[in-house]
Amino acid sequence: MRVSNLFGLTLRELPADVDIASHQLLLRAGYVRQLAAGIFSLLPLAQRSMRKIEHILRQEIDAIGGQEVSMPVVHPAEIWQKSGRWDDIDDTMARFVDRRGRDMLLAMTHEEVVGELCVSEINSYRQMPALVYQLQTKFRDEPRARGGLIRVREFVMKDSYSLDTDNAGLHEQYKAHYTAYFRIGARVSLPLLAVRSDTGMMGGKVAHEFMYEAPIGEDNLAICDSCGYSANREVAEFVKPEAPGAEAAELSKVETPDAKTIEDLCTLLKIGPEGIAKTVFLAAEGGDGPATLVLAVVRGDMDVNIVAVRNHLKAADVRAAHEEEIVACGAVPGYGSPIGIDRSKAVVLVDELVASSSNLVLGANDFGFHYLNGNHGRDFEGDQVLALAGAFEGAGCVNCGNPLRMTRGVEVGNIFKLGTRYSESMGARFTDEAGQEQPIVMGSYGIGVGRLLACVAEEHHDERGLVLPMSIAPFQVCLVSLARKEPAKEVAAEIYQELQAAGVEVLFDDRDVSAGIKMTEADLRGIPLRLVVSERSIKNGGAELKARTAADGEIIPRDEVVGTIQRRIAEELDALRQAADQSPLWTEGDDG
RNA sequence: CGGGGCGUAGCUCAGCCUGGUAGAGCGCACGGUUCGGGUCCGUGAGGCCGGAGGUUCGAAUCCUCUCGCCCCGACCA
Repeated sequence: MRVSNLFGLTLRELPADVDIASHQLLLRAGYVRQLAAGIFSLLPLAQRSMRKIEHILRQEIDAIGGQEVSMPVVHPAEIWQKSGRWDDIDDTMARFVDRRGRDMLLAMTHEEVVGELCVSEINSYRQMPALVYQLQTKFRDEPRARGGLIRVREFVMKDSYSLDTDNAGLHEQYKAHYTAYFRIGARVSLPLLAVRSDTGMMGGKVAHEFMYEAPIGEDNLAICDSCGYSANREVAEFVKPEAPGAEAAELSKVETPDAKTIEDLCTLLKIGPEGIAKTVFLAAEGGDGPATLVLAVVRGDMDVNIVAVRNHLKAADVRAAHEEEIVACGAVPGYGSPIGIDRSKAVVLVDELVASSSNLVLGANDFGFHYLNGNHGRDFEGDQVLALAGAFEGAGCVNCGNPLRMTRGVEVGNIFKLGTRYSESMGARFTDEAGQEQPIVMGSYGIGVGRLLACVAEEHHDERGLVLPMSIAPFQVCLVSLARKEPAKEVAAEIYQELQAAGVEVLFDDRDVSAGIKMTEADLRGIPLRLVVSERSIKNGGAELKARTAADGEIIPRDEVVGTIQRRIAEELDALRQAADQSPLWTEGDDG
């Protein structure tokens, strides 16, 4: 490809409202353009990179037995009604009515279609294990898209679906994906971390997310650097500190004007946040009825883990309660607690540490007042005592007791053991060896292709632009001609022909613009190798080859140019493959 | 969905408070200049000031509504 023909411009200046490095660079370098919130066009550079990523994904999933299929983006509502998700999922699902009045939707994921295919294609245990996958568009109308390609509404996902006769078979495919995902990360030079995760709306029991650790990440992760325990904060376990034992003192009500926050209370009462029981008002939704008010009580120095609440209550959704909902049970916002509220109108969940602590400060449900010396079991009682608090920096690792580190990550991929969640609802059954009908045991495994590219851009860039790995760069080498006249111009054109003939993916900057522009743009685009041909380079003996990551280039003799470049490309690709071969194997318990 | 911000030329922005003939830089076209890190000079094209309504002799500017985009939070199969 000649730069003079390349569709898509580089930008000198950025749209003002872009603040993530990967997004800035992908825009500036002419990879992507935004059409609407969370909806992007891929220009040729990005499309070429995406094709390469997709190729790697195909190779790795094929290697664990995958067969590629392609399932529709538009689904009839019926199959989602069958699985139950038509009603469970909120406006994140884009729905429409076709001309015949039939309810339709845009696919968010494809478990339902796989289920339908199983009904029609799988009859016998002899047909399993099986693994199908696709690279297909998903649409999720997120309430808020952000971060450029990191969180979008329309995106291509590699999604695979394993089909097995039993849990042991599922576990084998789960393990295979676990390693394949690390291999994929290695091949695109993106460090990944597998963390235990919530199963959320996907259902099922066991799940891991593959995270790229980065400050721009939207997920909070708890990592133990000592033993390797890692989990999404939503499901992270940790060892609670011991509650200081103390004789229960008498409950007393004190005036605490303008002390609506934990911080205010600490200052006013001269205590630490660990002496306070914090009550968080939540609303659990699910089904058609009104939301259930939930009082979640944790110690003042900790946060409520919303996912723990959702999972405990089996609610479809848990959100912060509105003021009217709080007042309805007799509680006073800012001075709230379970003491004295109408218990018939609320569910009270208490963290186990609060339950074992004594003499805590709680809201008095009276404007401007708190109680001192509140004790669980005497002054208030939860409908349920459970692990409600989310992990925090320095909390004890549940495995080894060492302090956990909290960090942020971008979820690049995930793997779920679905079990029979979909096969049962969709009626996807097979006949086993004993002639009995059984539900198929499923797993589902996703990787966001565009998000992967964005993460690689985030990981690999410098002040001059992108620095893409050889495996997914849109071109392997950028041939920059700084030749002003013949014969140097002809030499550049010849080298371009030779590289192309040798199968090298080369971007030829043949434009009649200043050297500075060509160099700056070559750096910005992040192409791994740069070959400069000019009067000067020819006088010096050939062409100058420089890696994007190197400070200086070297002169390559004219007749060794193609061979040298081919060798460099092969070396870099080999290094990435070798890194992939070092990928971790599953080490956790056999049942996950 | 709650809070905040922004919509003016292809891009980045000024002008708005205090209403009176729509601006700059970059990019683009043309001419010259320069030639190994976004050269320099000149000429030119390019805008229904997001949309609708209102106030006014007169609206980019003031008011109302609306649409879009961004950020924080909530949410996220």
